[in-house]
Amino acid sequence: MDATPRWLTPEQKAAWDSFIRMQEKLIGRLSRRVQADSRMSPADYLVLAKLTESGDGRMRFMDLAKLVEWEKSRMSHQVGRMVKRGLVAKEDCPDDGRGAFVVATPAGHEAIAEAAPVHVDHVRRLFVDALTQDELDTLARLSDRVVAHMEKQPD
Amino acid sequence: MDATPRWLTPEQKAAWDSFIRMQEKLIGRLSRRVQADSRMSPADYLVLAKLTESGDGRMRFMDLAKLVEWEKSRMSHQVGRMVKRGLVAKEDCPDDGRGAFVVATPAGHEAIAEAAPVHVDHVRRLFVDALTQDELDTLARLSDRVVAHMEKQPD
DNA sequence: ACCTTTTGGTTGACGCATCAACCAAGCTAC
DNA sequence: GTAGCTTGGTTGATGCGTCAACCAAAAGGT
Repeated sequence: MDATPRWLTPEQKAAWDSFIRMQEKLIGRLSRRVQADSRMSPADYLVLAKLTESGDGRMRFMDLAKLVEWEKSRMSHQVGRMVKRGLVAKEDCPDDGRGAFVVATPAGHEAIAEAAPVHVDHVRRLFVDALTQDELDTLARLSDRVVAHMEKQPD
Repeated sequence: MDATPRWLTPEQKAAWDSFIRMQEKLIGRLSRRVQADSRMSPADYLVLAKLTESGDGRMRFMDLAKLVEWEKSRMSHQVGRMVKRGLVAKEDCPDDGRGAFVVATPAGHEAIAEAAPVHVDHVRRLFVDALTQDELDTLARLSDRVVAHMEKQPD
């Protein structure tokens, strides 16, 4: 016989389906909102947020990639597009010949400053307000557990 | 003064960050796995699953779109790609001149039959096994609440 | 009958994510 | 010093999701 059953139990499947549905609806709606309100993609938002949070709005390419847990290719494409839109600039790194810094431009700072409160409002409206603080804590705990569990798993 | 505070409380932000992180890691990993194991995208998987679950592997285009909560454009592109890969076919509908059916081809049936158990294993391994059934139930309840709350919200 | 709206579906352009291949600079060890 | 690995980063192809515009058939109203 199989080491693991072939299918999920009905209760397990119900939980999975509920979670997936919520997640898709929430993320979808949120990213359409951020796009509509600010002409930025969620990726733009994330990158600018991390960049400006961290002191002087200037970070090593790979540090940034690790911070948001992206692979370098994704970051490279993303930064490329953002450069084209004037949100960030690249500077090369004096101590490492191959390295690069990513720097938020004034336009980038402006964009994130304008977008952040609106984004937070949507997060609150769609997600935070749906649950009590206790429930939010519970959800955070469960999320952390899932992440910890995944990190132990191969791939 | 503002009706709503400009930022989230630290506890709210912590919950949001945990959830987002988990969600991204989980969905990302899962969709890379399904792609690697079965040469299908998660979208392919979903469409074929719904199509073959529902009786004879044949469904009206819009019914299918509503079932998975996609807009028609997305479904149209998706079905187009799947036709090209031989997973489904389109047939026109006799009673409605503009309508179309989407039908799973034999190759489509085969593909989903092969992919489903592997997919379920990954869901179990990465998600279900991380939590107890009680916790899964809790998560499902909270997810449903968030969805219900979103459905009351504009946009 | 005619006109309008709704429904069913396609299309094209664009931005984003992934994969694989690649290149150059630095590091290690011999 | 030089061979080989690792790290930092780019590039191009391909598939996916969104938006907006569009078309045709079907309903509904008068």
